[in-house]
Amino acid sequence: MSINTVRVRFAPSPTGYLHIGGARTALFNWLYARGQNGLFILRVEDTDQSRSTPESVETILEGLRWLGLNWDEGPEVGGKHGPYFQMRKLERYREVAEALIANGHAYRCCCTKEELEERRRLAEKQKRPYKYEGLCRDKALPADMAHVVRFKVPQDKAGSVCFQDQVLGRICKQYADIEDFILLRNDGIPLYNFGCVVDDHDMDIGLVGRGQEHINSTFGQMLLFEALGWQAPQFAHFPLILGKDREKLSKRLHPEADLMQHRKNGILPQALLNFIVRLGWSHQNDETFTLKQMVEYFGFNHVGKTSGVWNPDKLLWLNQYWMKNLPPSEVAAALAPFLQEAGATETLVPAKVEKAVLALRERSKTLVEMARLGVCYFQKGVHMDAAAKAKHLGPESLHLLRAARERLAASDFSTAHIEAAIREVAQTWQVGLGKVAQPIRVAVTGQTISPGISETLELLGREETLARMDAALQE
RNA sequence: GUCCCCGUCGUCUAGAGGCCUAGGACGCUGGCCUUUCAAGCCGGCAACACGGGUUCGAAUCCCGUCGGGGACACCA
Repeated sequence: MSINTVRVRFAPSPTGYLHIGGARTALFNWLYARGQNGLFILRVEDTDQSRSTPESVETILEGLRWLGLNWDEGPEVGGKHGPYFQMRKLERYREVAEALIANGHAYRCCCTKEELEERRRLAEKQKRPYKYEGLCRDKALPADMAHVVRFKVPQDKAGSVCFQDQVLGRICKQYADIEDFILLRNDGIPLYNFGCVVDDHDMDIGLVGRGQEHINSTFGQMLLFEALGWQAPQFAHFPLILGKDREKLSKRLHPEADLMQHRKNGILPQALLNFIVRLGWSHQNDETFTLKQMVEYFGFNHVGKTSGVWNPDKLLWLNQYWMKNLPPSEVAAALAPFLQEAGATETLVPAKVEKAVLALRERSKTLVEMARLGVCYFQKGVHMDAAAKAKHLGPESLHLLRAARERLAASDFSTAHIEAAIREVAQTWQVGLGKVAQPIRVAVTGQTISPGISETLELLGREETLARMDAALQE
């Protein structure tokens, strides 16, 4: 591996499903890595013992796989910079913390959690900003007392830390506005701010791309890099994704925050990818991108600075766009499980499912809709909609249906011949095409809505079509 | 409240001082096409938050105001 290969990472914490914002962070990082011929590393930040679960890890990996975002190092694939689970390298964090204490950049803090909570409560009550103020900085600690390790922020009143953000530009914060933050909890487990810095260094990460909610913790991390004499990576902070209520998309308030919910809703991964890449990034006036194009065009210079609102209509539009533009075989493969769920009883022959996709993709926005519309082609018999029957299968149209049945029975059931047969019937009886087509449509699909009539009948096949028409004629 | 970031159509955005009487997309809407429903095609509505500068010239640069969001845990 060359020394200047860019290494970027996605570092989710496994405390639930993969959040849509996390998915976009992963995507941006992945695009950057692939575009630079770099490496994409997956790291699991599982130090929150009370909320992390193995199931969450699995869900997150599954989400990334669904999106097609493969990782070069991390869980399942390993790598030279592991372990890739933070809980598996606690000793390393302790060692770094001790080094910081030894060189005077950190200290063992004597304050108890209760004490601090009380101070916070009091400050709130008196309506003044709460500040930790380095309470225990220079106090000696009883040897057996449980303690946390805190970082010692430089005292220089006028001093400040800055970093050059790849999307936001130069950002600074005064030392006075940063508190002595905690590195290690009293059980020795590192906190995010610390584990993150140690790992980004250990894993030789060159660029950290994450959401803007992390801007403020970046200052503390910069301080840590300095104190440790390590070179800090570059940073890129991405705009947030907001819900319709303009608040940060949260798991609690916004169901659309769950990546896999979209899969259940019948959204194609390609559509989701396309949608989230355009939330905060643009390439001229382009709207649709294949993954390959995203890799080719992506860059932080065109990542926006302003938060974006989730727009379900556009997602649906993109989903239909990709249902129409991806290879039908690919869409068919994605559709099959939805047909199954919708109640298909026939064996799902790929070639036929593909035909169904071709026929239905112009009238459905999701795979769920497509399955609902298409399931009738994969069952025996028909679920007749009462209103449709009343409207189109009355006595005044039965003779047309009968005539069509006769004529169709003599057809070879190619699209062109079906079409010709129906036109012929309409002409013979001197009626509009609709008068003939609509009763047939209802007879064979049970609904007033379907693809073009010849396409529909061809999909259904001669045997099933005639059987359904006969059934309608019998009543 | 303190600190940080941001502010172009309802939404996502193009826009790097003159190419902007501000462009595209979704949505909404009028029409065409049409055997249903769609899809497609053509058209329409709709925005530079406000106030000061700088400049021959500002959506673009500076300052202020207002507005929005984020962070302020022994969560990440």
